Amino acid sequence: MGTKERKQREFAEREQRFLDTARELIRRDGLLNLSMARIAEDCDYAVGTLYQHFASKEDLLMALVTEDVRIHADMFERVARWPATPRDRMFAIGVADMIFVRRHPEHFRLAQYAFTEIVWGAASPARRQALLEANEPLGEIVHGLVRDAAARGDLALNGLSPEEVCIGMWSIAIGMHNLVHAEGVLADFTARDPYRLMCRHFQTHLNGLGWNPLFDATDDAALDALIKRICHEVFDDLCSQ
Amino acid sequence: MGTKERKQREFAEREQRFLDTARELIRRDGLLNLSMARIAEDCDYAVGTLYQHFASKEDLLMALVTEDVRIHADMFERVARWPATPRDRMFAIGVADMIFVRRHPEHFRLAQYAFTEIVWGAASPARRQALLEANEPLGEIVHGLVRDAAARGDLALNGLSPEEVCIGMWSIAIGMHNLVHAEGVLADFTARDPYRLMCRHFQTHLNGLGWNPLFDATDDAALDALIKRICHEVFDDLCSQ
DNA sequence: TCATTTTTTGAACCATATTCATAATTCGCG
DNA sequence: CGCGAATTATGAATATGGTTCAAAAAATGA
Repeated sequence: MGTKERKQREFAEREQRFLDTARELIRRDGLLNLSMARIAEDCDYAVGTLYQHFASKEDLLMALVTEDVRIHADMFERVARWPATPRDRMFAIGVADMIFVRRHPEHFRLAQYAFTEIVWGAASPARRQALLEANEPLGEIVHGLVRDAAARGDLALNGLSPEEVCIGMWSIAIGMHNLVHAEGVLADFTARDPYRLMCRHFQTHLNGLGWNPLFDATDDAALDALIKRICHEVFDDLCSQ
Repeated sequence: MGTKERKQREFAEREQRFLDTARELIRRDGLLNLSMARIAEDCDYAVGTLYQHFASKEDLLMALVTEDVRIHADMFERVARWPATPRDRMFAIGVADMIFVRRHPEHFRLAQYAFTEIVWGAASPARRQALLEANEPLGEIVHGLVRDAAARGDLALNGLSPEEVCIGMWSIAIGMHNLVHAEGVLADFTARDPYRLMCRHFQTHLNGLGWNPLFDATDDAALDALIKRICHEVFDDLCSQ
């Protein structure tokens, strides 16, 4: 009796189709113009059918963000498995972020919107839960890196929990995404790639924490070499440049 | 002929009334439930009159954010005038941020929403312009601190522009605001005040930049003393605790 | 005082998210 | 197969709330 399974699979496939179509519409016409009717129409289904999958428009958006976060988490998993010092792996987390955002330019906008009071409040509890759960491994992996470093004696926690240590780097990454995406704010401060600058600040911050081995953040060539090495050894298939 | 002036003043007063009422409604019922009709009704005006002041709802929200940013900028001005080392003044910028957010708990949510593609795209160019202009002094002051430090030899730029140096700290602040406001994400990582942690990471980052005189970020007592001193010397009237 | 201009008004309009009664389809079983 | 029950899909109708604009009211000034 594979009927049940088949129906479930078809249902999941249709949901994926809705999500893919929504993504395409956002890419083409912007988040601003996304309409539920249009998604349904483009998939040749009635709006009511769309609502069998998503409790609301916010629900659908949150599902999109969750998809992205899972991909993001996969990248972090790779970093966790990469055989290198905790410091280099922590830096690789920053590089992962940089690559992820390049490959998913719409993600940050969407995520920013999703965590807005308005959208968060209007999504279904189940989706919220799913998003938080998808996020969990991200934190878990990074915290693990800090614990590894502390265990090896590379890093003194100095009274902070591993989570508290991470929050500094986490802020740098999220803050940079904000700045990059806030229209007109970053303006022309940075001729060079802002994410490369983020990587440099990452190193600066790790040095400030006294995380060994220290890295000369002012050595542009060394920084570029390390980034390139990480691209090659960890994200070979994802780095076009 | 003071008639013209009087009318202008009354128009400005009414606009302020609309803004204050909107703020109150947001505080009470949340951004989610803010409606233009309700704002007008609470001020005993017709919706059409409200639209004489604001081209759209987004326009009004952007005006609210701009008001907040001006207050924020005033705090930064105080820091700029504070007679202390550039390093301490740079740190005081972080403290200003902390105090500002405590006093304007709704601001960050609003600002986050305002810089969202959706809202930014739907506001009138004039309001966007005003918001960017209100933001300008913030950047200007912070960049000035970096230039001062570089001029005194406290800080080596190492090939970065003052703006690029600032972006690290700026990211930390904005990222922390994001984390604090993203429902459920920060969870229970930090028993202590997250903004105090931000201050600590600020010092860590400044140390990482090699910004003299270095500060022992692990010395909790010294950190609290410095924060208290800044509250006292710079923001005496704004610090209740 | 009254014609003209400016301002205010709020009902009508419009765009979309969401619902739900009805229709179509699928399922289980004799 | 056939048929009644259960499930699923449909899309017109509803609900909400931002926005407009023709008409009314108020202000101006000669």
